[in-house]
Amino acid sequence: MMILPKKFYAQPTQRVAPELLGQLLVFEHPQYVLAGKIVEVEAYLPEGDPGCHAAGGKTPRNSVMFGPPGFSYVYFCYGNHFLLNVVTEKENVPGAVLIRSVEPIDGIEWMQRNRRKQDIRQLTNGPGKLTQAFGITKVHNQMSMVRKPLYIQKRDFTGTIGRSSRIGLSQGSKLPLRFFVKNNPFVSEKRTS
DNA sequence: GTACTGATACTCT
DNA sequence: GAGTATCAGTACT
Repeated sequence: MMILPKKFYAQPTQRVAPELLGQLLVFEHPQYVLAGKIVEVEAYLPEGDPGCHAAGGKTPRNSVMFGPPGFSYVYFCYGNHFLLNVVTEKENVPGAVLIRSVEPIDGIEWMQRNRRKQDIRQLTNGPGKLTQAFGITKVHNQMSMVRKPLYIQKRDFTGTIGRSSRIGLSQGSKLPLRFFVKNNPFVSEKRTS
C-alpha cells in the first residue's frame, strides 16, 4: 500500500491529472472504508486558464489552491453539490485537479446508503455524486490527502486515456483538459470513448 | 433514448 | 444580486 506523496502533487497540473487515472481514492471512516478507482478528472491551471477559480486572484474561497500541494479543495456548487479537487503545483501556484468520477471498489453498500440509490453505475459517475457517495462535504475542505483518512493510493493503471474539453464551464471550455479512462462505464456523460 | 427545468446555498461584486 | 467545475425528475420522441 502506497499513498501518493506530496512530491507527486507538486508537479505541473497537466501532468498530475492524467496520472491520477486508475489510482484509488480512499476515505476511511471510523466504521468502514470507502474506495473507488479514479476514471475521470479535469485539470485547472494556474496560468492562462479562465475556467480556473484562481484566475481572478486569491480570495478566501480559493485560498487553498495557493497553499501547498496534496491538500483537498472541496467546493460547493449549484446549491446542492460538493466537488472534490486535489491541489497541485508548488506553494503559491494555484492549480488543482477536479475528480469527476470513480469506479466503486470498496464499501459499495455504504455508498448505496449515502446516495439512496441501488444502481452501482449511478453511485459515483459524476463529481457531485461521488462526494455524496463518499460523504465528503465542506468540512473536508483543506485536508491533507497524503495521509489518512482521506488519500489516494497508488495502483497500476491499465487502459487507454482519452482527452476532451471540460464540462459545464462558461469560461475556458475549449481547453482539452479533461482526462478519462476510455470505455469505462463509470465515466460521466456519454463521452466514454 | 434526448431535452428541459427547478432545487438550492454559498461566494464575490 | 448574480453566477455557479450539478443532479434528478418530468415530459416528450
